[in-house]
Amino acid sequence: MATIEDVAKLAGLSRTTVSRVINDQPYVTDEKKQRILQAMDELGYVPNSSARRLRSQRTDTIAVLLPRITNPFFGNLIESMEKKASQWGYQVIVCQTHDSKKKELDYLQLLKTKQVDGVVMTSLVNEWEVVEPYLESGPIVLCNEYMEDTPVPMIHMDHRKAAYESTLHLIDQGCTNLAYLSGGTLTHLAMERLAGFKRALKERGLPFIEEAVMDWVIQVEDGRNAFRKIKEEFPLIDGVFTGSDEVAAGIVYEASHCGWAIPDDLAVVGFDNQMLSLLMAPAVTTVEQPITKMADRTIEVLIQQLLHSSSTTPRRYIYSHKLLVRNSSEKRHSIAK
Amino acid sequence: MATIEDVAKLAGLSRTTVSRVINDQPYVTDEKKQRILQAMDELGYVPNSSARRLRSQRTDTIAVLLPRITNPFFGNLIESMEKKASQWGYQVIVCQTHDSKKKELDYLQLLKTKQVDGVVMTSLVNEWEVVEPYLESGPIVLCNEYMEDTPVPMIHMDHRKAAYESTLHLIDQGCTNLAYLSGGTLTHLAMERLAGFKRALKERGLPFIEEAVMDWVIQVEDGRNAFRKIKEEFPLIDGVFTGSDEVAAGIVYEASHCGWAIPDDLAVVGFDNQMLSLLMAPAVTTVEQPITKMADRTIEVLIQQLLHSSSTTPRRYIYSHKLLVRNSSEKRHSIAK
DNA sequence: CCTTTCTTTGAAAACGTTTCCATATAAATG
DNA sequence: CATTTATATGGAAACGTTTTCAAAGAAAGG
Repeated sequence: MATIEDVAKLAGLSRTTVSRVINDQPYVTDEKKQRILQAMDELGYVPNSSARRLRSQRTDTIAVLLPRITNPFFGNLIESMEKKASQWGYQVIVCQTHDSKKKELDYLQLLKTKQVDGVVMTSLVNEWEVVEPYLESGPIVLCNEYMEDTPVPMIHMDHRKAAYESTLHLIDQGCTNLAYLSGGTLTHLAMERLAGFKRALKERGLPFIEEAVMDWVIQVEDGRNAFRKIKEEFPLIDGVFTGSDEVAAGIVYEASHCGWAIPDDLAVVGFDNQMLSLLMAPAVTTVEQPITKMADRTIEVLIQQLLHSSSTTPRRYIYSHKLLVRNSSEKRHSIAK
Repeated sequence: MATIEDVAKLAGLSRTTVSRVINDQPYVTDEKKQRILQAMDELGYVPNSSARRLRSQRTDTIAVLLPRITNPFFGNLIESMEKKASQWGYQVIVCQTHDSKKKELDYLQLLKTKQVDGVVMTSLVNEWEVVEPYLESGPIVLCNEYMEDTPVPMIHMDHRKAAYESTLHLIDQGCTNLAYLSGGTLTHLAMERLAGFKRALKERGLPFIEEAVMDWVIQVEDGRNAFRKIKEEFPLIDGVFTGSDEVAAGIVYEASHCGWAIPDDLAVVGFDNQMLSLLMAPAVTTVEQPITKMADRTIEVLIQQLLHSSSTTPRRYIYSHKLLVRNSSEKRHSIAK
C-alpha cells in the first residue's frame, strides 16, 4: 500500500506539499500539483483514514442513534439525514439501540473514543443525567425525542398536540370508550402523547379508562393481540389511539378477520403515515410527520455546532404534524345524516 | 482528554504495560493490573480509536453495501448481520448505494482507505471487472446478489428457481397471459428471475409477452401505475409476476380501487414476504427468503476470511426459498370444483 | 549449582498523516 | 531601492496507540 511518502518521492517533493494537494490547500503551483496528482494516480495512492483522523482530530463522521432501522419512520429519517450530511462531506453511521440502555451508552462511547465528531439521538432510554457527561466529548442533538431543561438543541414535533388532535377526532366520530396503546419505553415523547390523549378526554368529559391502557404494543403482531384482548375483555371499547401504524394495521387486520367492522365497531388511529397505513383496507387514519424537514434541520444544527463550537445557546425547533383522516376512523356519513 | 501516557504515569508504569491491560494480554501481575484499571477509571480514560487503528492496521469494522435501507428486505438483512457481527466484536457500517455506480465505488473505497476490514455487497451495479481490483485491499463477500465465475464467496437464494415456481403457481391457477414486472437495474439476480419466469412459460407452452414486461417498477406507486397500464393497454393479462412485495401491494391496492377482483381478474405474486404482503386484503402470495440464515452465514464467512486470510477457495452457499401461497393468486376453489 | 525456560516490565520504533515553523523567492508597497 | 507582504516549499514534531526488542528476575530442569 502506497503512502504519502511514496508519492512525495515519486513526485520529487515533500510530504507536506503532497498533503497540501490532498487537502486542496493553497500555495502549490499548478505544475507541482499536476506532478503530484500523477504520482498519486500511478501508485494508486489513497490517504489512510486512521492516520488523518489521528492527526487532525476530526473524523467527519456523525453517529445517529435510533431504536431499530426496520421501523420505517427511522428508516426514512436516516435516509434524509444521510443525504444532508453527505452534502457537507460528513459520513453517517447508523446505531441501533434496540431500546437498550447499555447499547445506547455503548454508542455514545463512540464520541469518547473519537470515532465520531457528533451524535444525533432520535430516542433516549437512559436518564438524561447519564447521557449528559458525554457532552464533554462532543455535541449531541436530539431529534424526534425531546426533553425539557436540557442543554442541547432539539428538533421535533409537538406530540402532545398530535395525540390531542387524533383523540379529538376519534371523539368527534362518536367514540366514547377509548383505549390507549403505547410503545415500549416510557420516553418523554410517549408521556407527551399520553398527556395529549388525556387532555382531549377531559375536555370532552369522557373517562380515562385505566384498564384499557396497554403497554409494550409495538409491532403488527402486538396489535393483533391487542385487538383480541379488546374483543374479549373490553368489548365496550369503540376507539383506539396508538402511536404506531404497525399496531394500527395489526388491529385492522385482526378485526377484519374476526368479523368486526372498522370503523363502525372500532375506530383506529395510527401514527407516522407509513405506506402500510394507506394500503390497508380500510386505510388507517394517521399522523404525518415532516420527516425530511426535521432530518435536514437536525444535521444542519449539528454541523453548525461542529464548525463553530462556540455556538450560541441551543435552540429548539418544533414542527407541526398533519392529521390524515382515512377510513379506519371516519364513520360512515349515513350515521350522521 | 486523557491518553495512555497519563494512565501510565498515574499508575507509575509504562505505556506498554497499560496497553497490555487494555488488550487483555498476559504477562501483567494482578496487582499492577488493578492499579492500572483504577488509574484508567480515575482519569476517565478511553483508548483513542484512530490511534489503535493506525497502529494495529485493523478497524474491526465491516461495510455492508445495500441499495436502500428503507427496503425491509435489506433492513432485516442488516439487522441480522449486525447482531452476528457484534458477537465477534465487529462493527457494521451501513452503506446505501441507491443503485448508483458511483456511490457503490465510493463505498468500496472504504476498503482502500482502511476504514473497514472487509465488505459485504448485497447488490452489485458496477461491472465485476470494476469491482475486482478492490479485492487487493480486503475481502469482499456477495450476499443476495450473485455472479458466476467470481473469486469471492457467495451466499444467496436460487432466484431462478423461486421465480420458476412462482410462475408455475400462477399458471396452475389458470393464468395464461402473464406480465413480468422487474426492478430497476439489470443485475445478475434480476436476469436469473427472468430466466426462471421464461422457463416456466416455455414448459407449459405459454407465450412470453414481450410488451407486458415492465422495467423500473420498484415502489408501491410504480405498482399502482403498472396496474393502470395493464388495465388500459393489456386488459388480457390475467397474472403478474413481480420481484417486489411493494409493487404487488400497489397492484392489489389499485386494482381493488378500480373494481377489479383479485385474484379472479388478475392474480399477483410478490417477493420477500414483507409484513405488507400478509396485511393486504387480499393477502399477497410471496416468496420467503431465509434472511437470518443468509445474513449469519455471510458474516461468518467474511470474518473467517479476515481471521485467516490464507483461506481456502471461496465457497458458495445456496439457500432455498419457500413459496407462500395466499389469496392474491389462489383462485377460488369454486371454480376448480 | 549451572543452564534453560518462563514471566514480567519498559524503552523505543512504528503506523501515516497533518501541522507548525523556518526559509526562500516573488510580488507589492512606499 | 529598501522594506513589507504574499506565495511556495520542506524539515521535523505531533497525534495516541501497538509492537518489537531487550533485559532482568523467577522458576524449572538436569
